Amino acid sequence: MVKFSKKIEYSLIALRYIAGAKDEVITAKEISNKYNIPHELLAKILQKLKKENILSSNQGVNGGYKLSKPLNEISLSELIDKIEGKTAIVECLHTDNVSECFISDSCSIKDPINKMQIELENLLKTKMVSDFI
Amino acid sequence: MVKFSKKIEYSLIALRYIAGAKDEVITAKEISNKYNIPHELLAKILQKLKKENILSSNQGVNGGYKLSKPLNEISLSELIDKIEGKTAIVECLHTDNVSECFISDSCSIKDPINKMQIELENLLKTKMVSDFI
DNA sequence: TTTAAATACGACTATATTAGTCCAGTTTTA
DNA sequence: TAAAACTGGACTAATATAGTCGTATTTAAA
Repeated sequence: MVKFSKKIEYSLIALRYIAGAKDEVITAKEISNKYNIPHELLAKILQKLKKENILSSNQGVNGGYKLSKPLNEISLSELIDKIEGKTAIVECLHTDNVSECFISDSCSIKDPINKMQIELENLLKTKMVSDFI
Repeated sequence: MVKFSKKIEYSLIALRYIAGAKDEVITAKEISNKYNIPHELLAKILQKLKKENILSSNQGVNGGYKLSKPLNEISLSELIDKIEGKTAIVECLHTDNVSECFISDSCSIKDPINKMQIELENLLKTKMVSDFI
């Protein structure tokens, strides 16, 4: 329920590892070998991190990834949003289309849960990826 | 990823409703009708809440549920643990059996994630079910 | 200029979790 | 004794997560 997905775990492991390599580029294979992470899956994650401008990459032989910004500038909140897409802690908050919620106007808990969500997000915003090292 | 399950949502809705009824007992049916929650599912949840001593019940005609303690004595943390079972935000923290984790000793993020988990839990501990009303 | 090592991308499958259903009890009151 | 409620377990369905496969593209080096 309040749980990190493998994607987030693998992201943290990879980002930490890449950060430790300073300017060297690091391949997906190196990380997946070292930590027993399925290669194809990790590759997808790194590609996503690249698209989201957290990593930059070189293709071809001797290619690989490096950080495009320091880890203390990436919050856990940002990482989660970018890897998994923005999600709400309850579905009815996920969309403006309130009419889709068949509990709708009799729903009594939306506002307080919304506040809860904001507090959770704020906590995740204060945690930088660099804290996980 | 950081998201309440339907069980938690339904629990909050139900607890709120039951609390509003003061000393009257409330049936699962009444709540499921009012909020369009599947009856069998809600019934299960209320039974669980009873087993966990959050609700008490009377069987038979005119039976139903009532609170066995005030909502400001039930934290969100407690509710989640009791409804869903204690969970860890990453799997490797869930068990002492570290050997099952095939990343194991090369795993670099366990400690910091553990701290994160504690902070999340602390936040959930400060939120009482009564705050969701 | 060809080969090998790497990223890039999309479709697919498998597994796990969550949500919901069904059915057969038991208890209690009118 | 019938109806309204809780009790409990097994089952199915739906969704989300995790992981795989195949193919294309880029690039450095032999």
